[in-house]
Amino acid sequence: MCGRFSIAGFEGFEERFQLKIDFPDLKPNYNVAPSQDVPVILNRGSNQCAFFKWGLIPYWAKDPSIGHKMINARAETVDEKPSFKTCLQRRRCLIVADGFYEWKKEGATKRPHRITLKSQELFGFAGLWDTWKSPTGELINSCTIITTTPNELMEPLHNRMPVILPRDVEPVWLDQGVVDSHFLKSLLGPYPVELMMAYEVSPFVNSVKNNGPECLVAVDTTLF
DNA sequence: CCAGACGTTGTT
DNA sequence: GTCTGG
DNA sequence: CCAGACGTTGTT
DNA sequence: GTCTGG
Repeated sequence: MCGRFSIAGFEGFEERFQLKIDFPDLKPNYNVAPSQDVPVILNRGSNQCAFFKWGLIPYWAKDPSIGHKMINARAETVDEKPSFKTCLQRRRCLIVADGFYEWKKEGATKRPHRITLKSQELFGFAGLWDTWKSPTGELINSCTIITTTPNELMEPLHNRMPVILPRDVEPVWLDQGVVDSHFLKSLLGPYPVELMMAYEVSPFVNSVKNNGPECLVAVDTTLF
């Protein structure tokens, strides 16, 4: 699963994703939680980055609160579920991050860990998006992160992991001409373990009220 | 046909 | 909107 | 994901 | 326990 992530810096963002950011005051977010606006790159060739609410609200929803339950979509069934099926066909996106958090359960306790690329580069989660129209006519854009089975790095931490797309797959995922759901699903595997790293962090990150560089700091487990 | 759901993870 | 369950 | 609330009527 | 909010 993926219920919290980070985008601690936007340095190199435009070069990395070959687009312009029109937001002048981009602040680092060390503790990105569901319901917040997250940076997305859509399959609409807009050459722009947008910010969509994390927690997908299907366009047919009567109540936007459904989005609270839609923060992840299982890769295995994303082509079958009513909430995601048409999104897979037509509304795919990248959700940009530089790390994500998982809580490792040990009996009654949960210890947060941060997972990044070894290169510490920005990356894109495989995502889906939708636009919901409220009764008053207000449009709300939202998105969800696709999950898959864990690789060997993630296995000790959790039984699911978010799909990170290899860089060369990003243009394929964002190609509107691709509609073969079987092919699209084949892109949604675990990221190569040798390119990832993980470390334990402080429970500081547990509360969404805490949003600072402390979220990224490794806990020295040798003290225990 | 209509009504009602539409989700994931993890725990018991 | 679309699928499942009754 | 975790933290925190979980209620109503009526008054300021 | 379960839902909402962030």
